[in-house]
Amino acid sequence: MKHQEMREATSRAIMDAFWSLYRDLPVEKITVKAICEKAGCNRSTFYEYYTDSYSVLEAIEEELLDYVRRKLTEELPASLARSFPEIRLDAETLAPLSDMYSKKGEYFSILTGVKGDPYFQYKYKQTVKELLTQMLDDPAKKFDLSASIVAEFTASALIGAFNCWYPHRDEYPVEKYSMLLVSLLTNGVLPAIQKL
Amino acid sequence: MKHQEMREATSRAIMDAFWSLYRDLPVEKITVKAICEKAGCNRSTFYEYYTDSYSVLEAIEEELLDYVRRKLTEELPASLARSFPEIRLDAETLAPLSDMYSKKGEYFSILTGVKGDPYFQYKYKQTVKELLTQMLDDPAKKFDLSASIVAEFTASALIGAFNCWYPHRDEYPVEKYSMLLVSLLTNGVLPAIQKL
DNA sequence: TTTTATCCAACAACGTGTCGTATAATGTCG
DNA sequence: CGACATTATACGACACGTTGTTGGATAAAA
Repeated sequence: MKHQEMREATSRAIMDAFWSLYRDLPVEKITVKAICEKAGCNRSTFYEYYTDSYSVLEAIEEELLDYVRRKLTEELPASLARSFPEIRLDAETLAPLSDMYSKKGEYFSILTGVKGDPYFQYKYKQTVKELLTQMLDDPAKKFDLSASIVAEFTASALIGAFNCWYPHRDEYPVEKYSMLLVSLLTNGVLPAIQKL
Repeated sequence: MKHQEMREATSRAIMDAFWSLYRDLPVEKITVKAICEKAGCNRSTFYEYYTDSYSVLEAIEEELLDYVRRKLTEELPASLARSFPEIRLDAETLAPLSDMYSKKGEYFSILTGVKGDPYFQYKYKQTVKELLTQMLDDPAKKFDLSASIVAEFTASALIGAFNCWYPHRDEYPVEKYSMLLVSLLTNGVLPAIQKL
């Protein structure tokens, strides 16, 4: 095996080992030793790749966020553009999102859950907010406080709703969930409550 | 000094020491040793009160949440009732909230910030959701998944928006903020974006 | 064969949590 | 009221586990 391949494989093994532990343990309980036992490498090798347990988490998060950025700032806007002239928030238009969640759902639900990482939430929200402000016609509005509040409102709401839905995704179909979200975004919360 | 007074004082000293460290350090970097040095007590004494650093954080959070619950489930509903018949979301009606944030703002901003505690966010959201579901006419809806999602959506949105607005509360009047929120809740996000 | 890079065993340092013990506060009886 | 017994609070010392590093062995690349 070539050096570069080997390095890739070891790094990946450490990431995977960390994640399998992170599923049921909070970060602070995950020791470098435990990661290495699972990854099948010496503990010293770990320090060739990462400085500590947290830097593994960060690497996982960055990888996920790259994926998210691609989905949210490339595929989704392209899909929305296809729904021109009006913005149709139907299943087809939102396909990039359902695709993202079906592939990476577990990562989101754990990272934004009760044992998750607030720093990830912050970075994730920033990404969502960037997308939202991109959709504004007037770029000057991006620095407007009202726009920031609306963006923060929306990003927080979307992330929270996902966390609530995701564990029940088998009994509550994604289409129904999407429609509920669309209704909440386009008509507001109060009408949705009355319709329940 | 009496036993009970002493116990109270030591416990408080440990909490304060922890918080002064937590201002600039993430939890995992806060050692029991450092807490005790600041609190001026022996490390063994620490374990008479708390099991580890995290349990100090939890105690601080619980104390704060007791305060939040009192504000949100007693003072705020009472204040809203006084604005009868219509719900006026003005500075006077929302006084319990601004009071809460002016007194405990630092706690919220740190606990819900990038180095904060996702578990606190969870408990805080639960409290807000309880308040929201209390306002529902039909108690049976409380156990409905759609209702849960809407509640989570709303609670997350409100907390996020508040955190975004609060640091700028001096330049952005509470009335304007309240009106924005009302618009977001009653008409949805999309109309609000177009209106910006 | 030389060079480069990955991998590993062993070491010292540190933080952790738990002992047994000393000291101070409270309760009880002469 | 004062001395002794009881309780509970604070502390020093210990054994243990984890950490991060260093120098050397092994295998791939030049």
